[in-house]
Amino acid sequence: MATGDEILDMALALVEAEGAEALTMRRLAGEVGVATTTIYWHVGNRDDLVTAVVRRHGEQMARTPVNGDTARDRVLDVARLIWRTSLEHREVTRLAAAHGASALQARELELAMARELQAAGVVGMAARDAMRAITACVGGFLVAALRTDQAPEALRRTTVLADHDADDGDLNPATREALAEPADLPAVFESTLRAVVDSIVPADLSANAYL
Amino acid sequence: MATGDEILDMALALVEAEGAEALTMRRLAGEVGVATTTIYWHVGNRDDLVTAVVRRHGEQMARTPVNGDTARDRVLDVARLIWRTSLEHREVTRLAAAHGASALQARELELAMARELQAAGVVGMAARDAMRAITACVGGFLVAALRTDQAPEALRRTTVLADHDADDGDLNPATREALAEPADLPAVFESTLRAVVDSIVPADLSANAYL
DNA sequence: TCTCGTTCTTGGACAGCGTTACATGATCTC
DNA sequence: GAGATCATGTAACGCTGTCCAAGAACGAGA
Repeated sequence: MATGDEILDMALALVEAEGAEALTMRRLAGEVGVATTTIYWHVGNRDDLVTAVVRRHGEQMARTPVNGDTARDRVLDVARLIWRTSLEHREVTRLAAAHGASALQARELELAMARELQAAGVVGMAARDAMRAITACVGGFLVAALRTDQAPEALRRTTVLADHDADDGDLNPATREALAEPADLPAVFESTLRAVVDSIVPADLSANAYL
Repeated sequence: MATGDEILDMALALVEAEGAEALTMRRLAGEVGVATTTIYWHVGNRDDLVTAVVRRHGEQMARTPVNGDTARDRVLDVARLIWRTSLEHREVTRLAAAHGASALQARELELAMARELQAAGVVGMAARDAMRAITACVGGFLVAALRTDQAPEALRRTTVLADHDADDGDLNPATREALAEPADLPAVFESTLRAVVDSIVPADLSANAYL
């Protein structure tokens, strides 16, 4: 007797333990100790399965409290929270990204961001655009971070940009050398995030955010 | 007699015409009019195939000249160029993203960006970090844009954030309504890009960029 | 207790995928 | 013409998601 919840828990555990690619219908069925078709009966399609797994994980992700004194700081903190928890559960993040369900994974945290933006005085379409901007940046950095530890070496940015043909002779040697080494992605993320948030929630407004 | 170049051309055409998912070994072989194993002989693995296709397309992508009066404007323009051409060839972009080869797709344009940054006085590790920041943002917006026209409606951000349970009662009605409608992504991209580039190449420096 | 109907589970199949071992034909070289 | 290299084809292996028809468990009514 396997319930749908048990199957989803097992699927989530399987993904976290052995990677997004390990989540196949047969493999999951074997892990639960049941026939493949039972998964279909309880959960449905593979699309349904992945969607349910990502949603479940997204709800668990939102349990961390948000820190920060000003509303602007709290907006920043929610963004960092998405970044950090997505990296901590990178296999689920990878699964969600491959499935086009990143919005579902971060749903609760994005709603938290909407509330903080509102506290900072950003509402309506401005809030929507702000969230799109911030989440797009976070997502872009996540893709970059996850690619680094997954893609074969030949496809990494450091390799791709370093193996210079003749034509980039007009490139500064220091730059060329720097491009061959990986950046401190968390640091670049932090400063970029600040730039983006600054353009949306100016620092001088955040002082009286709760007025 | 099928050469490797012919196969790659056909693969590229197939992807652009029928989507990234249509690029299977058998399908491509049938399109070229040849047995599946011939693809392996000429191009190699499927990984090799996709890599070669993306690289070829990336080289074609870099033929558009860069516009702008100041070096800073030209940096902005290269970023827009990546954005625009990636959207125009969205199926190739999707293929590259799924394969983790986005860096390869944009290689030439990223090198162009490195040259423009150099003209703006940004070199070495600063240039590398600047490029990481800009490309991460462009990539994030691209992922968002491509997801919009591909993912099933139930996974779209508008749907995900709109179907509100009880718990978001403290959210402004105007905000909640705005979240249910798609943003003007190109416009949000443009303003976010400006914010990021401003934080790297200040506008007042760009005036004497070529000194 | 027997039976009926619903819920749940199963084994076996199908088509498609990437990939490979092996055999065959074509072409060029000595 | 013999042999080596290049180029292609046939057929299979193991994997994937998915579905169909048949069986097992189970709760309720007669």
